[in-house]
Amino acid sequence: MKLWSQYFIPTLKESPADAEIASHKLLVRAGLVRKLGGGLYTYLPLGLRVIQKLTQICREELDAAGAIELWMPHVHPAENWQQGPRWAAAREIMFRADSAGDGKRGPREPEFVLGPTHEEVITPLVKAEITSYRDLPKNFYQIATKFRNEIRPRYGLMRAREFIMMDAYSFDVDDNGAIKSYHAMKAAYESFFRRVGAHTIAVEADTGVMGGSFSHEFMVPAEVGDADVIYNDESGYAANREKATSALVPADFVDAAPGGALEEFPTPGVVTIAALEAAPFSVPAEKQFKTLVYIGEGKPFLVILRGCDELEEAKLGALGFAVFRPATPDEIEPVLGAKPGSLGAVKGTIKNAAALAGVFADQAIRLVGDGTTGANKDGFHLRNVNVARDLAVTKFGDFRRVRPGEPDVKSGQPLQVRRGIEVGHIFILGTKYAEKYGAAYTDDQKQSHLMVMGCYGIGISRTMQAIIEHSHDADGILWPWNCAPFHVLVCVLDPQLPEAMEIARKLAAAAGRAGADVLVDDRAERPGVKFKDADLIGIPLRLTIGGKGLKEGIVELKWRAQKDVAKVPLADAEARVAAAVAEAQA
RNA sequence: CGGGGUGUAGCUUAGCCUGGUAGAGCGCCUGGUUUGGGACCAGGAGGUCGUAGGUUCGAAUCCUAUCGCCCCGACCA
Repeated sequence: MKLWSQYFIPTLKESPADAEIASHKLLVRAGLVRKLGGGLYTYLPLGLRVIQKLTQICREELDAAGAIELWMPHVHPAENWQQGPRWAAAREIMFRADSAGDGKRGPREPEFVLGPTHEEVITPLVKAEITSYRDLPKNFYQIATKFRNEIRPRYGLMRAREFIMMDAYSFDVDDNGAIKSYHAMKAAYESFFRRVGAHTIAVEADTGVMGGSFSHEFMVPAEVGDADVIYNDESGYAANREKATSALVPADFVDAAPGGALEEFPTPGVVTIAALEAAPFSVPAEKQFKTLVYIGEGKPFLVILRGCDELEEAKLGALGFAVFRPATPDEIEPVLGAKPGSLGAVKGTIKNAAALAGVFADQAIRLVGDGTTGANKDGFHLRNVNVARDLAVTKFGDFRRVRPGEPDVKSGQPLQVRRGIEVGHIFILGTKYAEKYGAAYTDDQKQSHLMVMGCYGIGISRTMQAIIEHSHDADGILWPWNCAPFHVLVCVLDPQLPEAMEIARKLAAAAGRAGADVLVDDRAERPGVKFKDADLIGIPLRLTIGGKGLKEGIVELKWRAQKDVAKVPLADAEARVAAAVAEAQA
């Protein structure tokens, strides 16, 4: 039991100017957090209590799933990362953790970095400590602070530079073992999110090395989410926009036969899809090819899409380049022979085809049949470009961004889109890290094999905010019972009356015995202030004890989420409170 | 990092365009009246106007630079 007057809950009437969304405003107004700097927050006592509830439930679920808790350093030798597969890609978002020095030394490679995640630490550990199949599988986790120098911290805890995350890493003898570990974690996640009252949906995400459906993100639907979920309720299909596909090209689709010979025609000044759509050319975007040039690990490659489609850049990850970026016009011209706006991938028109690392085409271009594309000659395009006959495609794939309304791959029903907050992610990593760090084991035939890894994350602090985002009203937060900072608020309107405080203590004790965490508002404030604060901080069950009620011999019992107030005779109050707590816990 | 904003008391802000004594509300302190949904009266404390240069007789206000913060884009739990 805590007395409000002796605790620390700095509530605010007004929202801070830098808070944009409801959950961010409420985090600050309800006295859960305070900002230190961009993306850096102090967890005040109330906020910390919520975090502790979440971590405890998370721990229970993971332990039940067979995962083992440990604790790793957050200052990592940069060397660990330099040995790993993603130093080049990850260093941008990593904090360096060297001596602050005197600022006089010039730039140099960092000696230490702050951990944004821990594959680079856990894998060498497991390599050193586990060498036999007898010691596998293992799944290690920690619940700890993570550091990412976010390019743009945003929305309070939603995207912070320092945040609290559960991260787990599974090690198995083979793919089947990894899949088993994966499903155990998926079940643990579902149980965790259900228990804490976060209504998540599991959506398919980028699967990386394994393919299939071995990556899921857990999303809390919310307008302010920063990820798009493409879904169809009937078929149950749900995928991150970066991953989502549609049945745009029927499985039995047969490419059209060439309709005519290639023909070059002048298009002075035409450098956009839209300009080619307009008169006098009047080529619909669906009949155009869009040719994009990227640089992957130093080498240029082409991506071809329909003129009407957008590239989903994340899908280029499937091509296997560690780092890639759009090419600049200066880089494009020497390779293709023209400036952007007149580019194409037709055989024989590419100035220096040998320089290309590949020509990757979205499968939807097959629908185009005979289309129009740049001639790799400024001011000229080609028509009657037939995919099969004229394009030198290295590999077809799925590179376009899905649009709502397209047919679902499962049911053919139209896809829909909604926004969500990503609060968890599970992923089978394969042997990518095991290979780099030499994490191998010996099987019962004395053969050595690489371990197959999985990694799993839950954004604990983000989950706290996501819960607020979908569980609040105009007056404040509505905490789900299991993650509420306190379960019961005993609101004493006349704390100067010894009788009132005595009853408050009695009821608080009764609630406590029933298993509730109790906060007693004993402040010498006016009732209005107390009620407003009570609604703001959102404790699920409120008991009100006031001079008026005491004269009638009653106390009031009110659920934060409901309007009605129950008047309970003093004699029954302890039993009623205990029953209410028991009911809420069930 | 690109684009757009913004910085005035613990919080929310007016004043800036058109240079001339820094204002309000909330919160805080004192006293009084109040007391079931953010009370009222009286008094009070609290501000290098983000920072550094510049223009000017004079700068919160105009100019330059710089830093912080917020929003839009690429990244992620």
